[in-house]
Amino acid sequence: MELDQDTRPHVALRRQRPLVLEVRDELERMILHGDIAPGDRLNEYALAEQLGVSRAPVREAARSLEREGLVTAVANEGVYVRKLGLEDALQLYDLRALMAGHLCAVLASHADAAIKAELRGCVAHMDSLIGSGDEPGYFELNLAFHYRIAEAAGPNADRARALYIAFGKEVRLLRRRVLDGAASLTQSNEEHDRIVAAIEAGDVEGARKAGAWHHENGKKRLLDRL
Amino acid sequence: MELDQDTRPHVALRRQRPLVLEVRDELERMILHGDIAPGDRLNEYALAEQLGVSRAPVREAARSLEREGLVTAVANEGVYVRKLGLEDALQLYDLRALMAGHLCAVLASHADAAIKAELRGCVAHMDSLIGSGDEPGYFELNLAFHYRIAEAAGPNADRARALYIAFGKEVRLLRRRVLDGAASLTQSNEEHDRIVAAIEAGDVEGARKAGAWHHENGKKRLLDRL
DNA sequence: CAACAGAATATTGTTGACAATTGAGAGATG
DNA sequence: CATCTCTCAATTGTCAACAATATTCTGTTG
Repeated sequence: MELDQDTRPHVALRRQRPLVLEVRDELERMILHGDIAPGDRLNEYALAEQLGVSRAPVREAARSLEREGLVTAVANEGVYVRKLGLEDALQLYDLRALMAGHLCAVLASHADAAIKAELRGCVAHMDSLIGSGDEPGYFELNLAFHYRIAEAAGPNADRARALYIAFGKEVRLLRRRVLDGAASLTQSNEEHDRIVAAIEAGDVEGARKAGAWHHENGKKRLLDRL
Repeated sequence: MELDQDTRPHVALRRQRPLVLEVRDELERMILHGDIAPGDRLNEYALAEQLGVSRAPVREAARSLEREGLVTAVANEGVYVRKLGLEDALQLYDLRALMAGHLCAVLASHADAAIKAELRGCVAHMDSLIGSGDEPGYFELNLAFHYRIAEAAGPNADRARALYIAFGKEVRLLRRRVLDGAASLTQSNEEHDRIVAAIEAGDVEGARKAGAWHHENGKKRLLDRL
């Protein structure tokens, strides 16, 4: 009946998704990608013009990002990309480890055979990637592995999962790019193995501990480089 | 030079605090106080008129509340006061317990004599309130006790503290008002004692466990009443 | 009478304009 | 020459109007 979806009056209006969400995602991408550096102010007018929208969506998106911890707003002055100090990063590592442990625990409490096998296969696959020296492949699968755990924890942990993901984004605001430096891949995957073993055994507290421990090592590695 | 600060054109403009923060706090109060019931839609126009402001601040405030979990926004439809199901409440209890444990652990790792004495005094005072049968007084001091722990955990836990407080607000959205039903005051204060004892001893993991356990009992009590 | 189509209404999405505040630079003054 | 004040430009805060979408009501049709 209508093929003219692209001929609407306003260029940016052919999406059904609210503009504010588009802007939010784009701003988040810009911040995480480094297009806007930590400490910089977000100029509403400039951003609005750059994105081809009005200032209101930009303001709302900023408000949204504020609650996420990516920016901080100062009255009558503007919103700034959050500058993450070392202390902040350490806090985030702690909380992220806490969430990871919780997700592992929840999953361990109701994991079925399918997810157990999938995770087990993941670990085996990562082992083979280590053997072939494929570091990038390892990191990618490592990410997918943890994301899969978070996902498989199910709807009863979606809040924890959201926080886990948000903390992961936020920690990237740390100025120093010493994050995720290559630890011992072998050791890392041994920790994965311990996580999966606890999940397979239905050992809730063991899974929590293993998951948290694995993530706390990121913090330790960061501290070692100071 | 000017004493006419109160004769400005717009009635609501004589505050230096951004209007959006005022609106945000007022909306939060309304929601938490029950003036707007869970599941209700927030009518931007009506709220704006009621608060004597324009719709823009209301929209921004809603966006802010969304990230806090008090409301959920649906595209082209509006924002609704979040309706908390039992599963959501249980999740919140878990996460809140996790945060409480973390706060206790952090405090235990660097508590000085002053805060130890203060908390110890708190517990003793609550004991005396139990003895005199002053339940309201107990609940009030109980709240202050936990808030004091969160505060004393210091700046290295301010993120965890913020989450702890936010979860506390959010859980109040639960429809059924079975929250904080009177458990055994004696048992509750015994748990307080265990928390303080671990903090006094500098037992980080013990404090975490005691703090988490105490909060998990709220969840258990909720489940018992079904 | 049930069900569907269409107009009327209510509400959200977005915009551009105006008011108020902040910050910077020019000019005066010690 | 340093410093202070005043003015001006840049930016945020707020608003009211318009556009688009969802919802409700009504009349028609089977």
